[in-house]
Amino acid sequence: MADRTPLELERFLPYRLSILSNRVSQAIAREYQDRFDLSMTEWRVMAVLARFDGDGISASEVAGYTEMDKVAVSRALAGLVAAKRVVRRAHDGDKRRSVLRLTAAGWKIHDTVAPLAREHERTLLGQLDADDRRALVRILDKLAPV
Amino acid sequence: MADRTPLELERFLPYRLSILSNRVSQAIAREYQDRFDLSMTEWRVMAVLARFDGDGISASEVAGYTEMDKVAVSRALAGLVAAKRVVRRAHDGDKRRSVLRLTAAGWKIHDTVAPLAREHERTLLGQLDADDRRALVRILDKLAPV
DNA sequence: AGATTATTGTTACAGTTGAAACCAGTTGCA
DNA sequence: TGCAACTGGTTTCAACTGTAACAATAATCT
Repeated sequence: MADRTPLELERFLPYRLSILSNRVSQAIAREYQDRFDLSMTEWRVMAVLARFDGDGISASEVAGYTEMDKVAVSRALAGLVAAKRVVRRAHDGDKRRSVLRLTAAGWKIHDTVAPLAREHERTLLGQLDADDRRALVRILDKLAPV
Repeated sequence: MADRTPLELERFLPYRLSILSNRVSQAIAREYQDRFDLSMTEWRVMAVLARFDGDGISASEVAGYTEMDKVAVSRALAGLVAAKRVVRRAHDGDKRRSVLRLTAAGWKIHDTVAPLAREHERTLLGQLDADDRRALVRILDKLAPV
């Protein structure tokens, strides 16, 4: 006999994960969009540029750090450069590469958005007790190791 | 002084959640696509139709159960009806409503895909020990209650 | 050196998505 | 009854996304 045990979507883990992730991302993305005219991908690029600011990094390094593909990175960078939040210099020694850095305006956005991002995370974690917070990190480490 | 504590994307929870959810969904979606020419949204609609098969349900009820918006449901249904996996009857008494049911072909797909979905879930949970499995469900209940 | 292969980044195209406008039908209520 | 507000569902438009093709440069190999 055929298996017609109904699949209860609302208890199905991959489904619940995607609902949760979408809700969280949507909420954050909308805020960044409205307040800073900044897409999620642009923000991720900025966060990486801020973090690896040293000598400036290339687009493909950004792609590596963000798990975004190079097309997405290229487009996000085009937007950020147009908005003068990022400058693109040529790499001396390798003319294919660009060397990317936040501008002062870029840093200003970053310094506003980064605490906001942390605040979002705190709000999320605030709904869990200490045990579950630790468990969540452990679970993510196992299911999606970095 | 400005807050330039770098945001470590790979430890940032909303980011990690979206990475995990995307990986899981992508893997499943690709399989459904390749083997059954079925999109994720179409599958979700089918799962709901299977579960609430009684007298047939309407598109907006499907939207309610799946947390998808009505446009997405409308499009998924158009595909499913075109593929003869779902039939659309008129509701007697309310001409706006449609009454949706899986066809025999629809049920056949369902009966193949449902166990596959469960298998995906088992694989995911198989990476966790019993404690973490329970914790994950608890966490989802708190962060994204149904 | 010269030919082949790999890498960086952009562009083009097609498919997907979400928001808003829209149409048809129904409900509420003066 | 008649009109306004609402609901179910589709269409439209613009933005976004992924894949593949591409140009330019660099590295490899003989």
